[in-house]
Amino acid sequence: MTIAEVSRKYDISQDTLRYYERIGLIPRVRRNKSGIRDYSEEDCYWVYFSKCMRSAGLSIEALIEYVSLVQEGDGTMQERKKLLIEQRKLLKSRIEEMQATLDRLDGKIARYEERLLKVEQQCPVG
Amino acid sequence: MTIAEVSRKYDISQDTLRYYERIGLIPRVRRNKSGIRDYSEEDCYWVYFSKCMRSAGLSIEALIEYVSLVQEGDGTMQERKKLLIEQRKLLKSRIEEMQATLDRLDGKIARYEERLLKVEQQCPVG
DNA sequence: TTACCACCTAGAGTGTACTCCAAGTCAATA
DNA sequence: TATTGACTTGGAGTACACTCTAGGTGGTAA
Repeated sequence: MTIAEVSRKYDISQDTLRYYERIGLIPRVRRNKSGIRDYSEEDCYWVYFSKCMRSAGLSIEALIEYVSLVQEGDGTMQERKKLLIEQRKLLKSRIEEMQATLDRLDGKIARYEERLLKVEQQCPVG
Repeated sequence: MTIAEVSRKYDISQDTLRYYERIGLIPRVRRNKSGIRDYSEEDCYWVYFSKCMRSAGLSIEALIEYVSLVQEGDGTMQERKKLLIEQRKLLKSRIEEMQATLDRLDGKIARYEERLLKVEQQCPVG
């Protein structure tokens, strides 16, 4: 797969794909004889994984660390698992915090509903 | 309340508090005779509200808009409610997306658990 | 009355995460 | 064989959200 195809498929700009590879957020992609990136299925998986994790708010730093552990081989499995558990914990607490904010927002909206209803009752024609 | 107290109370730097006021993310705070900010209870509420909403990922742009509608008075209630509902929707879908990523992460962690268990069984001493 | 400290403002600087650019390569087409 | 277009690289530029700085004011304590 070319970079153009991957870019379209995952809606990530070519520049960002190259940038992610440059900083190690995804492993280095194989080039063909003329130096052009040829994304394998696994490369695509990495692109997708990084996209998900990044948009969920995982730090670039942690993801780079994870990629490099994977590349070091099976000896790092324990460490990788630990890293993922740590990130999972962070993500979970972010979600909980956001859920609490959502609830506040719901409360606020409900209060607007009430107040607007009152205004309506006072001026039934307006 | 002085800016130092508010800064401590909500764990937001004084610079950021001044910045938020400057860009209209919170309404202008009253100054005393010598020009020093004196945060009222309501100001503190705004600081807290902005902090919550910002850390949940609401855009600065939307929050500035909300603040300015509140300052325009009761005539904007309908519009404010609409804005909050819109932001609520965005927040909800972000939470759902993050929840999906959390689930993926759980699956990944579970697979590491399995693989590590297998390795252990193969080398029960190691 | 001078030293100090917390505060003020406007504007410049910074870090992160991209995003763009210049100069060049390669394969395919006119 | 000349042009086109998608790609390459390294490095420069940008946007956002702060964060810091310089120069100044006002109130308090030695």
